[in-house]
Amino acid sequence: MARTREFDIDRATDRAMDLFWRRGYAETSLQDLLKELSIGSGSFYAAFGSKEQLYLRALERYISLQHDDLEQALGEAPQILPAVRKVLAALIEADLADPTRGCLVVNASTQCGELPPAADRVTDAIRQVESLLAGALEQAQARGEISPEKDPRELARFLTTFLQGIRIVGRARMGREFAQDALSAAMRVLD
Amino acid sequence: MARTREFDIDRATDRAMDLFWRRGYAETSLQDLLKELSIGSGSFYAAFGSKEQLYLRALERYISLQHDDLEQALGEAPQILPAVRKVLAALIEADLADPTRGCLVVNASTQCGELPPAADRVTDAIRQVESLLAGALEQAQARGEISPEKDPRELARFLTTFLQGIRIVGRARMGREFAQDALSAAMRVLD
DNA sequence: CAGATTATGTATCAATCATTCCAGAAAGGG
DNA sequence: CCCTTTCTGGAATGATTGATACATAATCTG
Repeated sequence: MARTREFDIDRATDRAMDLFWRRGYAETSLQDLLKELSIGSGSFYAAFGSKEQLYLRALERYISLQHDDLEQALGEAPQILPAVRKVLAALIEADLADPTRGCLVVNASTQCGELPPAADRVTDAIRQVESLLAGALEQAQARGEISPEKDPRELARFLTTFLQGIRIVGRARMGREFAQDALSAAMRVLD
Repeated sequence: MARTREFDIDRATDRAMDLFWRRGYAETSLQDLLKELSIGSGSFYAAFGSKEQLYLRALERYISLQHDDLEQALGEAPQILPAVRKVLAALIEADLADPTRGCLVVNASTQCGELPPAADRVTDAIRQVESLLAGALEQAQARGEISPEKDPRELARFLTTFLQGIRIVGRARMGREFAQDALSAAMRVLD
């Protein structure tokens, strides 16, 4: 029928995600993308439509990965408190390992004022995090791990907000001690 | 001696700060700045040197204003807990009033990967917030408003991190209820 | 193998980017 | 009033932006 594509779109999307993640939307030029993906502009526009559309696709991919990670971390754990602490501690370590990345969703929230669909997607992604946490906290409360007087949704909203803060101080290179102190204090809200 | 400048540099810096704040560094073009400041490019480069230098100057200005506001809010208040709550509640309202702004420091932390001096300034500004909070909390602890078992620095780091999170969820348009729930939960760390 | 169809890469596009240049205008000192 | 100095604003600057045109190459169907 026709010539077959010489590169894998999903793999290319992942590489583009990584580049947008590190460099930001505006600072990533089309030439940067073409070099990173090792394709020509013809192939690029045939496959992705535009830089904007690829960014949205990469954001989608990131949100999906992040969602799965969180779902698994909360689902597998026998107890909610250690699980939440572990998730946040892992984010702290990730930011320490590479402060140039941070969180693509957080980055998008401040980088995409002129890109409405990205802003909408960010709002939705944060709501997803809230929802996952609220569900896990509710189950934990039913198991007696959390005081029945607490409101799981309120706690989830708190943790979601704190999580965003962790990504910012991580990107701002405040250091491990700073972030871990903040985390230790934050965990006290849950007991 | 020579011709006098027809515009006020400080006033122009404030207007530029506002523009960078709303639109971000990359999305604010020189033409945008020239129009906003109502000056020609000759005057611009004579007064500010470059777009990058003006951005750093605007960032400096923002940090200074933010620092003074926080210092005053914490200094004037008779009690630390209502003061902290008030500061955070005011940020929530500010983000609701104009979600396109957020916090210039937070924005800079994700928008200026290629601008090292800005990144350094961001780190320092967050340390300043930590320091102001830690000082106020220590004094409050001496006055008996906070349990002597608590570590003021840890609390300050927690609040600083949470504060960054508030700015993110504010920019992400999560809504008043969401942010206020998060705040209510966060305040429990302090008692 | 012929033909239809799609991918590929190069050349090119107009638009915009930050910056520089420069001729003229304003202002104070002599 | 003249001279020096600085400011002003618009016209270039070359570089880079995202995107397109197009000729060629590859692949599958028949």
